[in-house]
Amino acid sequence: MTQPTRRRRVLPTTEELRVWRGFIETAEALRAELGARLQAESGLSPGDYAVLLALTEADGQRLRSSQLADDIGWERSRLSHHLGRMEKRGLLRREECRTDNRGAEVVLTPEGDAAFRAATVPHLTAVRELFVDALTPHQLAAAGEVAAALRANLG
Amino acid sequence: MTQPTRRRRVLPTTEELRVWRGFIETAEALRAELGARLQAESGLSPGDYAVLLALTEADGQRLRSSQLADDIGWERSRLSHHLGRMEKRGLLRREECRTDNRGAEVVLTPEGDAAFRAATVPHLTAVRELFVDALTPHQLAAAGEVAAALRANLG
DNA sequence: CTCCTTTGATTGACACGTCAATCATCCGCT
DNA sequence: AGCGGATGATTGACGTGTCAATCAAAGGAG
Repeated sequence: MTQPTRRRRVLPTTEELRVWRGFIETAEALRAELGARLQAESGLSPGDYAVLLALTEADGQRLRSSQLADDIGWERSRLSHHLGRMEKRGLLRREECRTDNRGAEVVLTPEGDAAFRAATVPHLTAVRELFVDALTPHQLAAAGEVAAALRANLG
Repeated sequence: MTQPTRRRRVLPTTEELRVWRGFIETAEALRAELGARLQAESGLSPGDYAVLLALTEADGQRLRSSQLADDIGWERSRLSHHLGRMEKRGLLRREECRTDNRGAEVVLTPEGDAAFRAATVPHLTAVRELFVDALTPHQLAAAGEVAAALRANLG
């Protein structure tokens, strides 16, 4: 006869859904709060920060556009749009590449360098306050494990 | 004398930053994958889904605009823009409110109802596959705890 | 009843993201 | 040399999100 549990594991239980929603909404709230603080403290968006970080660490503070995209895991189109906005604000410059006429090199300007320097410490402090300090060492380890398991499952 | 540990707890350690990045990037990847599957399977964005869910559960499948915004935790401006796009696609209709001439009522159309019905099971199945099934029961509980701790800390 | 503030909702401007199309250059192959 | 596909990068269209401005209707104080 048909068991009342025949659909077991097909759909999440109410409790599983509750955890799911809590997890994803919390992560989103965290991202938003970090972004808002970064913006307020330094005038940089999270995207700006990622770009400036990669450029700061690069040799000569310059990178080929596609290398930069790889470094921060963005699609080239997204990067191109973002670089346009950042260039307009004077945070970086785009130069033609001597070794490949198709290529573009992205160069950090002094303004971009200064903005990133000013942003770093407050940003890392916010990460500590909003994430690290909120968790016990045990919870922090668990968070790492959970993230690893989810990533492995994503393939 | 100045201790080498005088800055202890001011900035996160490398390991703490690694966990932080893993956590936030995994959550983002999860959100993106869920959204992509929802879009592919039903033609609905996560935003569409949230709006349709609230309307489906509402009395008479209709809600005041601001009540809808509260239900799903959106700013009214965001909702207004989104409703405009959904209305253009025939998923819902906006009517004037009889009891308050400023107000607007949002009404689910048959098309919107059908789209939501078609989306529900595949979406919940994806949540199970990408989140619930990726974690052991112990990890699932830990994820809930971690999210609760972070939320409490956000205030 | 007449102000005046509050409330419900929309709008416009702009930042951000994705997708598909475009375009020039590079490079391997004949 | 020259053809043709791969590569580097940009662009345009559009969905999405935030912020500030707008605007009409509602509602309380005098």
